[in-house]
Amino acid sequence: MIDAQMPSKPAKGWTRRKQARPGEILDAALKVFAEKGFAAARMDDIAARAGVTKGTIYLYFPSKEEVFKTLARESIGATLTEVTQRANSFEGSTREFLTMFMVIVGNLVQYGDRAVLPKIIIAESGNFPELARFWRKEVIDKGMAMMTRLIARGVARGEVRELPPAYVARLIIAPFILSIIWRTTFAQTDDVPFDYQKFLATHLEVLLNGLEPQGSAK
Amino acid sequence: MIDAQMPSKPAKGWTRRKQARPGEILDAALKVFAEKGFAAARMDDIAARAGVTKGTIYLYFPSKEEVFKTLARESIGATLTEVTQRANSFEGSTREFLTMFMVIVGNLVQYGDRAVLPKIIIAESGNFPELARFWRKEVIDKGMAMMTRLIARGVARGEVRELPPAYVARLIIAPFILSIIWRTTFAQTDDVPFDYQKFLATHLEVLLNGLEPQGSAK
Amino acid sequence: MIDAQMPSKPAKGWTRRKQARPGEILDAALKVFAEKGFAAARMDDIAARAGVTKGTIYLYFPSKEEVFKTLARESIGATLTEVTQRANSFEGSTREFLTMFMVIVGNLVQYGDRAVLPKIIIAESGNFPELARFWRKEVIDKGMAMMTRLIARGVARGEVRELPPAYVARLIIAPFILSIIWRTTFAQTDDVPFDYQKFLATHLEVLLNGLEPQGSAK
Amino acid sequence: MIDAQMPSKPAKGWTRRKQARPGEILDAALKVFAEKGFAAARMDDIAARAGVTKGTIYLYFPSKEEVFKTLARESIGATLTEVTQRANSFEGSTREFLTMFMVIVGNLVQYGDRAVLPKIIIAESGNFPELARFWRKEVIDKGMAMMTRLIARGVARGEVRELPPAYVARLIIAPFILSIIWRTTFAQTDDVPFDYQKFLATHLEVLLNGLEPQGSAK
DNA sequence: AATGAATGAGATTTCATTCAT
DNA sequence: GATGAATGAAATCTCATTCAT
Repeated sequence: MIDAQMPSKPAKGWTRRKQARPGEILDAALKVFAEKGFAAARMDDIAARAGVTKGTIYLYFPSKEEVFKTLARESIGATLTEVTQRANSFEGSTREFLTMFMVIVGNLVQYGDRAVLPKIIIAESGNFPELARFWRKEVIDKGMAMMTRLIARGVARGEVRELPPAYVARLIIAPFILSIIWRTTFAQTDDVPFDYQKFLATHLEVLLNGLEPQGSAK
Repeated sequence: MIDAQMPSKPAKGWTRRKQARPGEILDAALKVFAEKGFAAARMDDIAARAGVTKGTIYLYFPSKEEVFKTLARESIGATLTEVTQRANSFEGSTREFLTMFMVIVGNLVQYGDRAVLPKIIIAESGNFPELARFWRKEVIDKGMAMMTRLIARGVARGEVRELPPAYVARLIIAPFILSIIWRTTFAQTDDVPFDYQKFLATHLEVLLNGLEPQGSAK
Repeated sequence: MIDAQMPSKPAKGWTRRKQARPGEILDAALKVFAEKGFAAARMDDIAARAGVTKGTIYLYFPSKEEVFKTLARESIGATLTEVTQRANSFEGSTREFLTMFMVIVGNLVQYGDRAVLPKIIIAESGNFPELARFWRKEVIDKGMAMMTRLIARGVARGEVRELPPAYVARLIIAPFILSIIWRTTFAQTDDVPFDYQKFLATHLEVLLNGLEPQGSAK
Repeated sequence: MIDAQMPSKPAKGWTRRKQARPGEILDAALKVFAEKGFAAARMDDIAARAGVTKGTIYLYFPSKEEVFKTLARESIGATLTEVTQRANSFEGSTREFLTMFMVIVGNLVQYGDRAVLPKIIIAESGNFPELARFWRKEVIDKGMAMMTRLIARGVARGEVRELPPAYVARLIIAPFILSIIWRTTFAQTDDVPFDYQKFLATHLEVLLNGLEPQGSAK
């Protein structure tokens, strides 16, 4: 469910229902937009999946575009903030951090319902440049800054080989992007299911090894 | 230019034009579809960019969908085949291969006009599942098989650490995917331009180091 | 009004409207198709005549073709069935039957709104061969069978001269066809209006006389 | 072939060809219009059937509409004039005339390539009211006048029963119309082929008998 | 608050017509 | 004279949006 819409006080009966509506609609929209893209998604599709009728959506959102933008803007907030905060307050070694990161983010990538969002943003960046900018600023830049800081600290501490931290940060992220794309695009065509755990474990091993400072003992 | 459209005979006047038209249209379509996605792309947009009018497209393609499918199907052929063949006949060390691969594919990713295709496929896989299957089979599986084979050989030769080759193959590819996404989605919002060379150089260093067999001398 | 559309339950408000809509649309379509033919009829024309807009038609019919086919298939049912049943249960003399037939069918031809249907079918048989087959089977063959049976009985009873009943049946029908064509094609160019009653009275007289067995007294 | 287009002097080589072109196009158009109607007929269809390309038609006719009108106006001329003249100079009995008429017109109906014209006129009268008027005046009224005159003479001579000659004329024509409609609309769905000869023979017998003056000996 | 019938702008597609070759 | 590539007006059809119930 979409976080921003979580009613703070769990009202009951159809009042609860009423308050939950926008969230239900956004949940439905997330799936439909991920599957078809913005233009090909029909309000009827979204409505049907949310268990309401087309008209109802307009009680909560002024337009299809606004549903889309709300979705793209609001539904990563909580997760990102949480992960970033955890990372920023992390005091252990780079190795420990990366190990933890693989597990946490790996889970989000594999099971999280918001993992389809990047695909949506990628697909629609041409039609909604302001969204691309928003994501760039609010999600990517923030995430990158956090990761870059950690790598830079690792380098400073002598835990990580001398490499440009910003690009190392992207190297760390890249396999997660690939996993998301795989899950949202090709997973259904798999004969043997893709093993995200194994993939990320391999990623971790290569990474830890690869980042190890030159000349350090094995 | 689209490979399949190379006219075998020079021909003159509008005969030459006629032979070139499908290719021109596909070139235009590639850009428009990459920018807007299938549904939001208007035939008028494609026509305008190809320097013709709407009606002309229908002289060469029966429908918008067919333009799209032709594009998705035909326009990776040559490049992929070439890269794969080069790779398969490569006899040097894994390290040499990877170094070469970074340069060649890095250039395609950074400057090639067909680099937008993966984005198109990702965005439209929901609406054209048969295309997703086609790409899976013809592009991804073939590329993966080639890379997996090379890594496996590296392991056998003792050049590469014992790791599952299929997943290592994906690790090698992931930063290229990220680069393509960056180029087609966020590059225009960059203040400091993204340095693909530097990124891939970092990738290469981490990779070579990370894949080095355990216990080997540094 | 189209028979199949009679709403079984009265219902109220726009529910009543909704039930009536398909019938209203078909009524409008009948007139437009009769006037312009299938290809030249515009959905806007039909919509305007039905008092709705283009889009509304698509709430009830998936395509222009389907409007046309529904029309051609459904809107003779009731009338034909009724006439056929009356004819089949008729016990009087052939002379009495023919007299009655002239009056009843003459009225349909002259005043009925479904009289334009044959013209539509004739005009579009080339574009909708399946409709020609449908009409052949469901309307013409049934009507012919009924009439042929009656004439054959007349022959058997000695009321009708020895002639091939199937062709006599067509002779009986021919002037009705001519009347329909006249009404739908040339009537507006008449200075002196065509007198259908008089025409069919003449038909009846020639027919009764012409069918009289040879050598019977006058 | 269309009569008006017959070149008066049989030129030879491609000059002959050039002169024959309009006629060939009209012949092709006749068939296509009969099959599909005006709106659904494509210039490409007509061109293909005439063995030329679309552009060529425009060398001889300014528009599709003009092809159609030329066709509808010019291609009954000769036949009608001939039949009418023969009829007007006919001096024999009404019975003899009708017998002859059945044979001559029956042949045209059954085998003539211009028999499809009435169907075309019927189908397009709504879209080309001026054509309906033209046909009404030039074809129907002339034919009717001729026939009516003959019947009136028959009545005056005591060969025909006292009946309104104009309506008797139509009774005579009606089965021919039905035959034409059958041939152009339903003939291809026939299991047992329709026997036009037998039908018209039956028509003749009923007619001759039915028109016989009351009280005349059998 | 919710519905769903109705609207109409906007897209794809067709094809008569033009015109350079 | 003939061609056929190109055009663009006009039609069908879709679907976001409105609004009476």
